[in-house]
Amino acid sequence: MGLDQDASSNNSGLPLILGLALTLSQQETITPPPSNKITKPFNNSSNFITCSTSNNHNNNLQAELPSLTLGLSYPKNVNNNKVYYEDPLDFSTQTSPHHSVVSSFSSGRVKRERDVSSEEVEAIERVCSRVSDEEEDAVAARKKLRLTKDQSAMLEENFKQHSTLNPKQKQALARELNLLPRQVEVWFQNRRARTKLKQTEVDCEFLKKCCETLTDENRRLQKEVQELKALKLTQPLYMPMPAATLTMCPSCERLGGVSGGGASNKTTFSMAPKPHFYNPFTNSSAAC
DNA sequence: AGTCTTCTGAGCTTTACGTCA
DNA sequence: GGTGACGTAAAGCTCAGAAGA
Repeated sequence: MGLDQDASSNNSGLPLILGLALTLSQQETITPPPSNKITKPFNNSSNFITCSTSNNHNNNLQAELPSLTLGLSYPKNVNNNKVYYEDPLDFSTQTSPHHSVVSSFSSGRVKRERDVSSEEVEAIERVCSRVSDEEEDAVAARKKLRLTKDQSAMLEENFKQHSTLNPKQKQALARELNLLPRQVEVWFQNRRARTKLKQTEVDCEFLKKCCETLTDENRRLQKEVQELKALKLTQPLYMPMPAATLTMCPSCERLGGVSGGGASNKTTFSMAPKPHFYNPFTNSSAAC
């Protein structure tokens, strides 16, 4: 079996021209994808996140504290017992100044929030601690969207056909799934990213195996070289041999055929007619 | 019931590319 | 034709809620 065939038969679909001859160690060559580390924001108080600045949609808490207000979110789209909002990035659609509350729940704001000094945080918490029961309704409406099985299946089906969507397809799919185009878009973005991540992990495992196999093979070949050297010392290399000497692979010690009677009587030891490239996935000898 | 891990929806930033003045 | 500004899409990174172990 050829090298390329082996490569194409692996799950990663990578050709075997993967630089397998590199001598770097696994630790050096293969770095696993970054772990999905979870770092909690400095303040995960639900009261805190119900706060919003009155005039800053980015929830930039560097805004003057006195301008802080409490706000309710205004769901604009409800289906499947879940509450959706208009594209939070599209502030032109927001008629209520309090609508920014929705996006203030998002993690993306945390990065900026972390920059806020501790004094500001305390001040914010003091304000937010006065959140009334009304806000609890808003909190309840903050449930994370979970796509239904049907929606997921449909998205998967579409993703199989094409991993990217043009605006028309996005609109159509969103309409069909009763989702926002933005949600469809995000799903595809995440799907692409995670597919790639998974593929990277598969490739990583594949390369690890290659490395192990090559290390073993290298060890074996070096041993073979030692044996051949020892053989050379005990037997002169060009010693005349009988014409009917059997050819034997020094590695696997299999008989390669009878010379003399056939076509190959030029040498006493037959070698592979073509240059040999080692394939770590065929367990054959380097000389076979 | 509390903890940990995994999955996943979503936001933000960066990068690449096309268009236009 | 070269160039800078601008818009857009995708990739990449990250966070955090939900669910299951």
